[in-house]
Amino acid sequence: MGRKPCCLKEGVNRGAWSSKEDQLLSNYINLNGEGQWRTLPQKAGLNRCGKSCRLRWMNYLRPGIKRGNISPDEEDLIIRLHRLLGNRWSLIAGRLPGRTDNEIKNYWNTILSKKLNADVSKETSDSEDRKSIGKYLSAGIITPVVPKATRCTKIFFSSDEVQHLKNNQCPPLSTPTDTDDGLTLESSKDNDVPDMDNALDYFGFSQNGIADVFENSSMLESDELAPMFETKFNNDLSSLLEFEDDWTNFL
DNA sequence: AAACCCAGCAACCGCAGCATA
DNA sequence: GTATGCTGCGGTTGCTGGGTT
Repeated sequence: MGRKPCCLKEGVNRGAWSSKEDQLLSNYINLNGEGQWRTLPQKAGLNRCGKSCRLRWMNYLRPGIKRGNISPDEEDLIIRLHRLLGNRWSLIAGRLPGRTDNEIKNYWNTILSKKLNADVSKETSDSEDRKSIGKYLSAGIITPVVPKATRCTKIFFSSDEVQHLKNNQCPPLSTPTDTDDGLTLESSKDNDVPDMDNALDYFGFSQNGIADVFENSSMLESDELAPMFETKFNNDLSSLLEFEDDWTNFL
């Protein structure tokens, strides 16, 4: 028996949302809160698929959504985070208050990828400077093997990598073996493992996004992080993101 | 003025992770 | 341990409006 489709496709409104539909959705969520997307359309009196309602709310109707006018600071952060995280749009969006993953994805695909491609073609005429590998990566000139994006809940450092990190050195490329008893860090509510929602948080990023990062660099300090990465990561966002070049140069 | 092109963006689709029975 | 349902994510599609021919 196959999985039930999220909605019957026949007779369900598709395409652009009308202002009346927006109003119905907003009113319902303001009264009853988010969630229960599958049953929400019926309860709200909408002839829409639940997924469509969720998308409309998340990307358009939700309070605090910023639309358009991406600032140079935001653009710079998007580029840097993309270099670190790849196409993890929701993670990137999580660092940009008011921005949605869909908007950032669209902005990247339509604006930034072209801009970066233009930069790279200028640079490639000069030299094959190894330091600009990050830009080549960002522009897609070099394509690393990136698995389909999934939620990052666990990081494994091989014992060799841990040793390098303790010495404030970038770890070498290595493939951990099954028997390697290195260090596994995973997302958990328990106290016996680092409390982080994803890998990026482990590196001390603020959940509150770009504004706090720029205005309060001290929040980049991390109790769990300090013993291992103290000199490299205890400064501020810019130094952390500068350091990312060292990592990409190992690719 | 009409036809065409294209960039930007909203929305859709399929898949994977997680929770729960 | 397995099946099922819900939710969230990223890739992709297709509509729309502005610019060009």
